[in-house]
Amino acid sequence: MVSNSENSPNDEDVPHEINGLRMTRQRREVYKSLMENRVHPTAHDVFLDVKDRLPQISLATVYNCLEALTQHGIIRQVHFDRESCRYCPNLLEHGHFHDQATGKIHDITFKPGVRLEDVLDLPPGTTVANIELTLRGTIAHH
Amino acid sequence: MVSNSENSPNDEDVPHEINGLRMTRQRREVYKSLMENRVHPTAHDVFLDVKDRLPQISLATVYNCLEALTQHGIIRQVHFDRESCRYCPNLLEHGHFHDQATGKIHDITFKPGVRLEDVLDLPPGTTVANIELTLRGTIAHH
DNA sequence: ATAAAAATTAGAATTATTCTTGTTATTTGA
DNA sequence: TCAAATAACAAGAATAATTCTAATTTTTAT
Repeated sequence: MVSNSENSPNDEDVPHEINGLRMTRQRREVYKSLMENRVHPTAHDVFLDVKDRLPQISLATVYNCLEALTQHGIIRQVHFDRESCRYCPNLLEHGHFHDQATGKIHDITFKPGVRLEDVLDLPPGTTVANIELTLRGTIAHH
Repeated sequence: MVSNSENSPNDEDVPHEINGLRMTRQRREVYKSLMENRVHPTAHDVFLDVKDRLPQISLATVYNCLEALTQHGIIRQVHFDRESCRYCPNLLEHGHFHDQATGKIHDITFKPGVRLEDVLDLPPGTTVANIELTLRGTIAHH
């Protein structure tokens, strides 16, 4: 069993707590993995990556960490149809474009000054907790 | 085994072919179910509904029909996180609002004159094949 | 009418995710 | 500081939506 006891000094680049969520060794590595490879990985992708540093981590723990980070508003889930969930540490309001040719996912921002809720016809009294905007298509390279 | 042979006259309210897709008895009933109960049902919901009229229909067939209708641009899929796929016969550009209090799903339109692609900062050369906009939240009733 | 193609059915298989149980780590407070 | 309580973790089983397979039925084309 691998030591999970004291945080080592070089973990100091992620604080001990974010948004009230205790940053354990596993959560820290999961979060760092997302921050460092901004490729919208699946839970399994994160699992494989983090395993290099915490060889004993389980996939269930990666799911737990991703869920905890999501619940505390530290990261976001991204969905394309019913494919595996992907995760994104970019908290700014944005959408995602799935390039059908390359499989890559790009963050899509709004034109300056545009807020999505301003262009939608929402029923009166609506409080929006969460927005997800996903597009699919291709990008022509001249 | 139930007769699947000749279409009866009262099936005439849906044409024999839509967008190049042959309207078989099963596809017709699946499509009619979606058109008549615009509640964004899951495949299983549709299965239960259509079963009243075609008692021998299988869930796999409902999935096949929904997929065929989707591929031919006759209906659309709607996704909320990784919940069961839902289906929508409204082909106008619109989003979906999931009311977390009631569980109901409402179509969300854009304010007049707004086209989603106009307010997004898309990379040059982008061709968008498909857009999905899903929101979650609550609606306050005064 | 017959052969070929397409659609359907039932049930098995797949797969992402969640759950359960036992263990380990961390926090609390005497 | 130490013991109890709480939280997090690991491993593998369970779940559930969807897809696949193989056999049958229906439709189309000849």
